[in-house]
Amino acid sequence: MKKDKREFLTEVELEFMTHLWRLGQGSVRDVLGQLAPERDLAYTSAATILRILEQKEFVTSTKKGKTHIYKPVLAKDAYQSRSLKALSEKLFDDTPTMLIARLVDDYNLTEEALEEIRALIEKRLKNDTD
Amino acid sequence: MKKDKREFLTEVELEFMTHLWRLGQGSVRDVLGQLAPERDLAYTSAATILRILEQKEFVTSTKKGKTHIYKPVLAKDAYQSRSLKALSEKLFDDTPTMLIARLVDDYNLTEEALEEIRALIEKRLKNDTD
DNA sequence: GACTAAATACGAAAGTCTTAGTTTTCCCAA
DNA sequence: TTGGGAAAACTAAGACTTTCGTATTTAGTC
Repeated sequence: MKKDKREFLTEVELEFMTHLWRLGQGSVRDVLGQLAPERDLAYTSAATILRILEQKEFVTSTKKGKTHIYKPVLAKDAYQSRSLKALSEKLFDDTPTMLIARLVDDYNLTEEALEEIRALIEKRLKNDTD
Repeated sequence: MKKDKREFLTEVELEFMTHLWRLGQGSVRDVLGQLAPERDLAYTSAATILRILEQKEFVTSTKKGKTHIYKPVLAKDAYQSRSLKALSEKLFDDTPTMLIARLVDDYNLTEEALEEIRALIEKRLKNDTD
């Protein structure tokens, strides 16, 4: 018996989902067309990956003529949240402050970026009574 | 021919590294002792995992008496950075601001936590001329 | 120097992931 | 209606991960 629910995408699955998120939806050929030319993946491989994504319920498909059109079930936002949560838990003791500290230390953020983040924090501080 | 360098830890490898990072170093039995009682992993399994970590050069070992003592090669900080960088690139278009925005939205950070982050940002803004 | 208990080394088995070849299905045009 | 071609379904091979059993080595001890 195979589990068809997995919480996280594999490397290749994420690659495909990224294209589907951008496109909104697409056929095997659509996604294949989005890959870099040097990727050079066989059509059948792409089809297999999308079939697996459907089996794992990350996408659904509808038939349009004889071709499947695949559509994400999970929004990119939601997957970002899920991934961040996991990383935070596994590697930062579920303490987002530590995570942000590391990020700010590592990236040489521009002044604009820093201001943007500050604005974001301040907006949160104002709405803290929610 | 097996590649012995891998950039990221697998699930179980991360579990073990987390304990080694906390302990500083340790033998098979030391790490095994750190696992939750319900984990119930055979001694040989733990030994195998540590051997693999050594093969992948995430740890080194020295002999103390007849037992190996394992020690992280890669600091936790460095691995945090590496992981965050990867996540940011793969899922946030390498735009840390987006990542932080998502994080701040998802977690209901306390006022203290938010202040802490703001302080951190402001410190960065001051040192921007580095 | 031989013995014993503990530790290590080896390797196998089951499951997953990635890739792609082969077979089957099915739309549609002549 | 039928045959050609495109798409989907099936299958498989090879690599990696996780787990553990068995065999071998080794550090001390008598």
